[in-house]
Amino acid sequence: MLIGELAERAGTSPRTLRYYEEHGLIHPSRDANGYRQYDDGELRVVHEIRALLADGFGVDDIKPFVACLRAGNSSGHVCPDSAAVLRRRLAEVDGYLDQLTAVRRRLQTQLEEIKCQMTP
Amino acid sequence: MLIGELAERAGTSPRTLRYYEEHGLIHPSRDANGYRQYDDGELRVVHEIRALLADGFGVDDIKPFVACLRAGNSSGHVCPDSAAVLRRRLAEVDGYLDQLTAVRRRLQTQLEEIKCQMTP
DNA sequence: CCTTGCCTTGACGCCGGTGTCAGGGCCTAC
DNA sequence: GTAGGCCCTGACACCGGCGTCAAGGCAAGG
Repeated sequence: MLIGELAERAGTSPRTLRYYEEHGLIHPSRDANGYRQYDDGELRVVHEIRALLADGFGVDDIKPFVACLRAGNSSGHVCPDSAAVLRRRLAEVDGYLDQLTAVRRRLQTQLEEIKCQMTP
Repeated sequence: MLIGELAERAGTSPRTLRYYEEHGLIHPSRDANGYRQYDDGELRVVHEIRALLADGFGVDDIKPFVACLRAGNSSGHVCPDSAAVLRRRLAEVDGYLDQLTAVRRRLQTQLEEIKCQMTP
């Protein structure tokens, strides 16, 4: 499978797949003419990558998940390294949630102050 | 008051104050030698700007708040334009909260799957 | 042969608030 | 006169995932 086909099947672009490769997430072989050649299993990997990116992981965080998948596991997050990244990201998300919640509270307070001033 | 003094009093840097000016948030006068001259009221304005930035507003969003303050209001968010921006930002924050909450749920689910596999 | 359509590498752009460096002017104190 | 500390403008760097353009190779069909 060439890069264009994999990109289309994964719902993304060739540029994006080359970017993943550049960052060590996928390692396609090459045809005699230099074209990247992907086997069907890579589709699964790319889907995993994109799911993790959508959950806010960075490309470097994703490496252990891909390695875990390639090691034959049914999902990429059952390995110790992946689990560590998962826990780190969970803590990070919790931090963001706290910050956003605080912001939300301030915004709401300010909006209520306005309403009070409208009927003094 | 020169830019360095205002920066220090506001807990920021001259570079940052010039950036705010470049984006229309503050309009200092100039000394004969070209130095920016700030009066004491600007300290309040800069504090307002920084509080709004910390709550995730962009510099363009902040303009109505500054205008509101300059119009003599006790706080920058009591004017209709500011209130509109506040509501927009609140909706945005709610959106982010929803997304982050969904991500958090997925992360937790995956971590629990791991625990289950550890004691099969 | 020529077009078309895929592929290749390389490189810049984006976004946004700020740090930081370059190159130069003003002012005060010694 | 000169050293030091403030000020000025202008411009590049950052971060990260990807769009997009450039310039060119390869394959197949007319």
